[in-house]
Amino acid sequence: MDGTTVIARQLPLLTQPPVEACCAPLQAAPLADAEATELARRFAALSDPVRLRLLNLLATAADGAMCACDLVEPVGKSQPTVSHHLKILREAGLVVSEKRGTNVWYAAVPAALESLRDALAPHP
Amino acid sequence: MDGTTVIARQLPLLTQPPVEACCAPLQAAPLADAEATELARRFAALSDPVRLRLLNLLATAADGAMCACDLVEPVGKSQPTVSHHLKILREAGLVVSEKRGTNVWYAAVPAALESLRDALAPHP
DNA sequence: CCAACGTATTGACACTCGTCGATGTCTGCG
DNA sequence: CGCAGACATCGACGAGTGTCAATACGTTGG
Repeated sequence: MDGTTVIARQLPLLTQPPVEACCAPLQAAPLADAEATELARRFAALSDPVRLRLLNLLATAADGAMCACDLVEPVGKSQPTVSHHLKILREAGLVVSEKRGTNVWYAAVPAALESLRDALAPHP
Repeated sequence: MDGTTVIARQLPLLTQPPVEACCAPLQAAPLADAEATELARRFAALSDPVRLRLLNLLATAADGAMCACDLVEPVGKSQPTVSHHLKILREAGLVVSEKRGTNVWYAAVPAALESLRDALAPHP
């Protein structure tokens, strides 16, 4: 937990995956049931304070990524709980992960946040 | 349920309340615990498909507002369930309501959506 | 004043979710 | 090989949530 940040600068950043928008802006066009369900699922990933803090830590990380071991202490939850929340963020496409030796590195996916931002965009 | 829309055009739109942002953008500055909890509470209001459809109906309403009686059938849930979701949206500041006779009119609050949008804004 | 209507509230139920301790899995090291 | 460390998964528990039928409340119209 001490030498991790040193290694980080020597490794490439995690590759960002493609992000597909699910719906038109809420204030623009009618929302179908399936679209509403999918959009609700994505917003649900943001509806927990621990997940927001994790996402915030990753999004503001100096190296663009952080070791899972360095995420446990800042949020003040147990290691299984943090692992659980990281899994939910990953399944929602909000973060990506990559195994490096015994550690796992996580990075935020800004395009995924931008996609949700678009859903809240005002009417043109 | 038939003459309601006719009356709507003859009445003023619901007044929009002031909206206060709770946090800096997720990707910009560190997020304190209290801020994370408040932001999570607001996103939780968007984490249900029925509420997203209600918000979508209100935000795209031709008159900028709709009678509660006209919101039940489109979402396909019981009247108490719709009333429950409208209450959650109202407590989250995403909609406002106003009683007109026996009916209650609801309108979306675009500024509240914009506030959440700001929280997802990219790093400058 | 009473009946009918629109909306909110209550109570109950099944289900999901956040949390943690215990355990499993995999990697690197001596 | 065997041990130690990092992370994920499992099992269990309490709290919260979405849903509806039944009911209460408030307003309008006859």
